[in-house]
Amino acid sequence: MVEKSIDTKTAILTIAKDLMRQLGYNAFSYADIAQQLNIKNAAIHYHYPAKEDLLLGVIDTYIEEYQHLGKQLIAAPISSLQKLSLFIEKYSVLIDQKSICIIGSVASDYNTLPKSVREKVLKLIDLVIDMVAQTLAEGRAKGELTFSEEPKTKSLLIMTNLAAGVQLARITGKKDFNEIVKALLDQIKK
Amino acid sequence: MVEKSIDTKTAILTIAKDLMRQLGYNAFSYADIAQQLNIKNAAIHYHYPAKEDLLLGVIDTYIEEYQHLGKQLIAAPISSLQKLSLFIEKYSVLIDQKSICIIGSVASDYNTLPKSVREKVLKLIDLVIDMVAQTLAEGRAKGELTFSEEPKTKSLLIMTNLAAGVQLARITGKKDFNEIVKALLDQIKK
DNA sequence: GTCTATATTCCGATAGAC
DNA sequence: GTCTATCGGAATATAGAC
Repeated sequence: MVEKSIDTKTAILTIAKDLMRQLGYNAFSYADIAQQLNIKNAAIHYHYPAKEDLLLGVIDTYIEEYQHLGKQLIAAPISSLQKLSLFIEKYSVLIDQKSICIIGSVASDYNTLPKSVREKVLKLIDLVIDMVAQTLAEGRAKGELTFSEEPKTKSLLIMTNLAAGVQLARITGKKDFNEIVKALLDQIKK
Repeated sequence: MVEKSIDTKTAILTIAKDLMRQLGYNAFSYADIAQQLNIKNAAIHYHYPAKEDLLLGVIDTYIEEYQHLGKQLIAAPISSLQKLSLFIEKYSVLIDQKSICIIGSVASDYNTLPKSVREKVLKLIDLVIDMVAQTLAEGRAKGELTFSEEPKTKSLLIMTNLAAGVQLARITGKKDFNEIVKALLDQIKK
C-alpha cells in the first residue's frame, strides 16, 4: 500500500513542522507525533530513521515553499508593497498558532542541530533574505518604496523585526507585533 | 559550611545562565552543570529542587542585572547614543560566545516553560523594553537622537533587530549582525 | 514495505548517607 | 546542611513481526 505510506509520511512531516515552530527541536518527541496519528512512535522511524532525518525533511519543505513563493512574487502583478505585505502576513498568522517562524526556531536551537541540518538551514535563510532583498530593490527601482540602506541590509532589518517580533508577541501579546509591522511599513512607504 | 554552599549555588546559576543562552531550556540538563562543577547532578537538586526553580533563579539574576543597568544609565554622564551603544555591545559579545540573548531564548521555549517562569519573563522583557524606550525618549528630548515613531515602538524595533540579529549571526556570521547595528545607529543618528 | 515490541540511554527527581 | 546512590519515566533507536 504505497498511498497509505505517502500519506503517513506527509502527515508526519506536517505535524513535525508545527511542533518545530511551537516547541522547537529539543522539546518535541516522536511520541507527540505518534499520538496525533494514532500510531506507535517507533513507526515514525520507518519513514524517518533518525530525528535528524525528520528535521532535514522539514527544512526541505520550507526551502521548496519559499522557492515557490519567490517565483510567485516575481511574476505577480502587484506592487512591491503588496508583495511585502503577503510575506508579513505569513508571520502574522503564526502568532495565532502560538508559533514562531522556522528560522527563529532553528536559530535558537542551532548549537544542538546536526551538521547536515545546519547546512540546509543556511541555504533556507539565504533564500529568504535574498527574496525580501530582491522585492525591496525592485520596489525602490519602481519608486514604490523608500529606504537608504542596501537592499540586503534593509532585508536583514525587516527579517529580524519579524522573526523576533513573533517571539516577543508570544509573551507580550499581538499588539506589539502589530505596532512593529505598522512602523516598518511606514518606514519604507514614506 | 555556609560559604561553600553559596559558592556552589552561585556557580550553578552562572553555568545555567550560559547554558540557557547557548542551548536553551530543554536542551541542557543537570548533568551538563554537574560535569563542569565536578559534583553529582543530583547535588544540584539540593540548591534548586526542580529545573523550574533553577530557571526562576536565572531570570531573577537577569532582572536584577537590568534593573542595575537601568539605574546606571540614568545617572551616567554620557550621551544617549553612548548609552544605547553600551546596550548593543552586550549583544555583540554574545555572538562570540555562540549565545543568543536570554529574551530570545525564553521566547523560543516559551510554550514549554512553567507558568511561574512565564510571569517573571514578562517582567524582565517589560523592564528591558522600557529601559531602551526611556533612553530613546531622553535622547530625542535632548536633540541627540532622531526617530519618528513612539519611543516604545522604536524600542521594539531595535530590540527585535538585536534579538533576532544575534540568532541570525549564529548561522550566517557576525558580519550580518554588524551591518544591522550600523544601520540602526545610522537611523537614529541622522 | 509497513509497523510494533523491545532495548538502551538519559532525563529530572526522591530518599537517604554523611 | 550538603551531597550521593538510586528510582521511575520518557527519550531515541533497533530488531524483528506481519
